Amino acid sequence: MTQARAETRIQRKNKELILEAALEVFSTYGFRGSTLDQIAAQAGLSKPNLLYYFPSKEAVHKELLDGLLDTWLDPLRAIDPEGDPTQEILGYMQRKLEMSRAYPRESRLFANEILQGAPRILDALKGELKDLVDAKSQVIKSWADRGLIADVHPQHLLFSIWSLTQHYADFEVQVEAVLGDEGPFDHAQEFLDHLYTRLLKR
Amino acid sequence: MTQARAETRIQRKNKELILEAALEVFSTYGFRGSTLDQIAAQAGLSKPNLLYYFPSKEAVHKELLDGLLDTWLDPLRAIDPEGDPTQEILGYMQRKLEMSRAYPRESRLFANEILQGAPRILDALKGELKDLVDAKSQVIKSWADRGLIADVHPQHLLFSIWSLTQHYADFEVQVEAVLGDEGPFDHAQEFLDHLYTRLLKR
DNA sequence: CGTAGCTTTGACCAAGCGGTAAAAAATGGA
DNA sequence: TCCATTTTTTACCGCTTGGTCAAAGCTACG
Repeated sequence: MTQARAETRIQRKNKELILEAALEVFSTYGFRGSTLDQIAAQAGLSKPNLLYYFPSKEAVHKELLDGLLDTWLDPLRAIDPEGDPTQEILGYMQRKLEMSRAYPRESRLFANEILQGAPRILDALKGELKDLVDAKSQVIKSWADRGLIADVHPQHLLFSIWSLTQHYADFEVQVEAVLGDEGPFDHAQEFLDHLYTRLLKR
Repeated sequence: MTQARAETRIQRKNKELILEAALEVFSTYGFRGSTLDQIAAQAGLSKPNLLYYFPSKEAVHKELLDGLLDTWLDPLRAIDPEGDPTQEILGYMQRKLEMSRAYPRESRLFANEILQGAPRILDALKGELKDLVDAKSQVIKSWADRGLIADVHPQHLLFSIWSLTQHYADFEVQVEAVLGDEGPFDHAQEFLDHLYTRLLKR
């Protein structure tokens, strides 16, 4: 039997340092465009030292993605079938927008992975994600059927929330180039509130 | 005086071949994640042969992006200040959606570039793109001021059209994973028509 | 047919890549 | 303080990268 030793302070600190650095680099350059030297430098470690904590570049990336998907889906899980339909959907959109504001790098890491064909996460998309979306789509459909909101295609409604909110993180450079660098999130919230209020009104 | 020689048939054919291959590769892996060997193989040429037609990897990428931005903005340019406001905006959205359907690789090439901080295209975003957006925003604002459409933030309206339409190209893998691979564009068109009709109605 | 100019190839290079091995250094508990 | 364990570093490996070069092969035109 191999006895799993407890994690050292140093281990915990350095693993955290590495994941933070890797998030910074992977979210900017994608998996293939990032190098271990870059990540190690960003973390203030040497490359062999980094590889002492993770067995490979792939392993670092995987650990980031695995941790991410769960957090990313939390706002969707929180939609309450018993709540007020319009408020539930608006609330979901607002939570997603807040995540784009607070965690733009995580959003871009995810976007990079999907853009490149989701090679390391496709199974989770077809499984975990699809199951959750199917369940919540049912909820939305039943709201529409009961006349509590307008009749909208549930999946495409969810797509719209994803794309509209994540756009402000993923395309941040473009948004700022066009707006001339005023913080766009306040107006975004206002615009999206207005949009979904109108879309869902019976 | 350097006399610019006319372009050979072979030159035209091979440059086209290379750009087509480069679009395929760059749009999937981003600039840093793509290799000249990959592109050359995709084009059916050897790497030195490719470098006979383009001076560097950078040059191939730049030529793709330069050609793209223009085409990409055409639908926005086509918005007619004299037309029916709702129809003009709906028409713009439909043209953009059609571009996502017909040219998903171009959309992903662009998305990759922006995601990575737009290092090779930022000037065009702050210049050409911003100028055009400013002009069209004025048009939209005047429509709203005259009460021809609902009062919406023009720039965020344009952002919404970009993100909602490009989502179906950029996140194609995810959309198909969730929907189970039925062609999503028909329902998308229906959903977006509905959304913008409601949003703009006075 | 000959040849000048265009095109393709194969051999090569220096730098960068992900990753390894082993020894040196630091740490911490008895 | 000692020493077993953990952590870091140095030196290195084989492979891939973007790019060069000179020679060979091909085309078109007089």
